[in-house]
Amino acid sequence: MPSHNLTSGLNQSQLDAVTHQTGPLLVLAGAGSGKTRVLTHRISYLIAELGISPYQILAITFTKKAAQEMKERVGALVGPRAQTMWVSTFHSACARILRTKAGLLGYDSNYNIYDQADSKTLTKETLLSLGLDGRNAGMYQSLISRAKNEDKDPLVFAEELRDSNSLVPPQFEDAYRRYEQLKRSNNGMDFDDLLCNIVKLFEISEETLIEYQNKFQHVLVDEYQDTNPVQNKLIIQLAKEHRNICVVGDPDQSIYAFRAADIKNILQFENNFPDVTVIPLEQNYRSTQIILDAANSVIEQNHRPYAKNLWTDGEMGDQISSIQVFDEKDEAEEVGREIRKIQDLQKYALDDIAVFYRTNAQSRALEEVLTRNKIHYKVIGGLRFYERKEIKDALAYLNVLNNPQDDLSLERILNEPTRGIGKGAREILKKYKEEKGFNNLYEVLLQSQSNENIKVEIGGKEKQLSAGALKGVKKFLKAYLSIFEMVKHDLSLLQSPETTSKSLSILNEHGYICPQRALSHLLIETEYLESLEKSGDPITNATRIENLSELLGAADDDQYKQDLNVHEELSDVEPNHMKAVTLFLNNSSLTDSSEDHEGGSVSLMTLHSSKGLEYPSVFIMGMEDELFPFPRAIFEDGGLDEEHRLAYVGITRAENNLYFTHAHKRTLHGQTTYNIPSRFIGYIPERLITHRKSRKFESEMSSRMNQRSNFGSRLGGVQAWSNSKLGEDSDKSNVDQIGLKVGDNVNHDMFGDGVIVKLEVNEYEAIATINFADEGQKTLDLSWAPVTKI
DNA sequence: ACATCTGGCCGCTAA
DNA sequence: GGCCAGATGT
Ligand SMILES: Nc1ncnc2c1ncn2[C@@H]1O[C@H](COP(=O)(O)OP(=O)(O)OP(=O)(O)O)[C@@H](O)[C@H]1O
Repeated sequence: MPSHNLTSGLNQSQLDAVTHQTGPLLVLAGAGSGKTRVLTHRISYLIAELGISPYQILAITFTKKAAQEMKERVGALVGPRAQTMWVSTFHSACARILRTKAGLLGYDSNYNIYDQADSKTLTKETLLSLGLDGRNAGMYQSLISRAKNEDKDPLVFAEELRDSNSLVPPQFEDAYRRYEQLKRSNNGMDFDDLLCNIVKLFEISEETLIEYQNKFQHVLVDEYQDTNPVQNKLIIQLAKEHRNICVVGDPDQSIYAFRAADIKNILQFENNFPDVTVIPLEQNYRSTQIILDAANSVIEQNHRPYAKNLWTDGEMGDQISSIQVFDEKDEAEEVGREIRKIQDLQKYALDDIAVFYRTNAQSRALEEVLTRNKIHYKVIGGLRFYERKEIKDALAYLNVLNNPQDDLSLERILNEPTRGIGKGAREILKKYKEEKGFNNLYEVLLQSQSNENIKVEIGGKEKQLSAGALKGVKKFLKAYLSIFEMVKHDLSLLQSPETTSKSLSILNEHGYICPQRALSHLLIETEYLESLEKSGDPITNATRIENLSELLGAADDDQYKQDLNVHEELSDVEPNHMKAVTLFLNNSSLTDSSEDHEGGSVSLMTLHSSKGLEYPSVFIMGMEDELFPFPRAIFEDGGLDEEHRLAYVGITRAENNLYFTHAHKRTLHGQTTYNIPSRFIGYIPERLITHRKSRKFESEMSSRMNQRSNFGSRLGGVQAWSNSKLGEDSDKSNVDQIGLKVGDNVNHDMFGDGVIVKLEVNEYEAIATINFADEGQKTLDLSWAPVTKI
């Protein structure tokens, strides 16, 4: 491999980082400075120039998609051998190691992975079994998760919280223990366990630790600013001997504190690796000067002793366009119109355009408009494919096949579709399990089909499964038992050498159960598909069935053959027909899939999901002070700083054009608020922005002003205000001119008496936050709202 | 004993 | 808009 490929297109600092030989390396650099490019080239350099085997490299990215891309890019530089590299997220890498080593921790290697929703369900079950209110499951679950990600024992964590006067329910300890116990007996691991269990494994088994330290001669991590303590510990474990650790990141882009990410991991990297070489990158290759200046003016709000000056030799570029719109519908329309304009001018392809927002709920309005206008789009993140109900149901069916100990998955689908196994029946089955010492519900189901009656005493009464429930169980089990019949049958066929995979009913030629065949068998035999078609709204059903066929497509084991070979370390001693199924499930639970539209599409995503990406044209919606910064963040410790970083991330995704939209009025969570533009817009120097208002906003406002001259006279001075488009011709403060100020007591026709706590006036509006005695805090437009001074 | 429907409650960001 | 508990219907 000629080396100029590896080192061309790099500046001197980048080159230094790429060709750094051994020992710890930290690339600490701002947005768009080529950190990811350095990582990709460095990996290629290690392989092509230093003769490191791809198999000895572990590269960690933030998302699966980023991993995919990195693999492709390295593949383009060094050829197909890149395929054997481990490039994945922390979670995927841990899951992969645990597939072979779970036994050392007392798990089966075909353990199932629980996502957050599963964990919450299990937590809820835990709480109910302890006689507690199941509605608090979310809070318990997030405490447990938080502790694990902070690399703390949840029991210790709870004590610490109580010591610092935080409220932790007294039953937390019991609930946590029981949760762990249930999880263990299901042979399941939650997302956080994937990380913790690896750290634990490396602690209890020096042999395993050494094995992986030796295997991964080079460890590289992207987006290090968003690692949490347990991930940091894992990196230290792996790299502390050979110290070939390269991490890259930008402290100003740390936006996952809610997931326990800790900026200290990157800022204090030196503490763990004292001989680290630190290479800063200061040239930005992505954005125009204007965009870069805007980003800097936002991030400068933070205290950043580590700050470096990021520069570009690119052009000034276009000004940022800030559009004031009337409400969220108007906002969507306006963004749609601008996208149309870009298309009409053939300025960019749809693929070059992205729209970001603070919360997932904001995408809906835009999706409707884009669909109506036939502008293709894809939502990145959001309700993920693998989080949809029908997909989770289908995977639960496979989970039970893969690991029948998994009561959580079993319970999910035992009565889905309904087959007469209701709450009462489930209670009987569970009680029976406990009393007779069965390991899992699946065994109880099997037992129920023998002659023995399933009888238990509940509340002093003898109860047994109803005939209907029994029949339902039978049908349910038949779907599974018939799979084992088919396996037996196929195995006998496999004895004969002329058997082809075509004549097999469920196995593939390697003797693995084909996930696709198994899944479609289960969905048909259990009448899941049939009942889905019949139930509810036909449009939803059609998409659900479409989703399921997509899942089935992904479960085609052709796609897994390659993986089955790559994962040679998965090869167990005993024959395991489930290998392909296990692998499929493993991939599914950790995947962030999203389909592509040919002909291009606009990308819609949260600001969080935008990290690491870049687009020539970027829209940021909802630039309002009631939304971004997110109000709750303002009260959290360091919350506002993190919002600044989030804005910084969003702005720096843009290459050439950046648009902000902010709505005067927004209905979110069924509550209507009146908003002022985000303070973030205010941080950006005026010379970088052009402001305009949507037509809808203009027309709504002028019709209100007309009405106001009739009805609005209750407010002192409002008459003068409406007659003279205030703010343009006056040096008198607007606040004076409506005759109200912060601290004034007012009365509202509906909300009663209150006091103004915040007031912002411009030429069109007077947005006030009023603390009402009875109704709490509300934000209103005083130029419109029925408010009088008292 | 189950299934289905309705109204109240709650809502950020995510592997 | 989605989830859940409780009421109502079979
Ligand atoms: N030396 C270079 N010459 C030209 N273009 C470069 C150079 N280095 C990087 N780039 C380009 O700059 C852009 C940003 O690079 P990259 O995504 O690697 O930056 P980053 O530091 O990871 O950004 P961020 O942290 O904002 O995600 C990419 O389009 C990349 O191709």
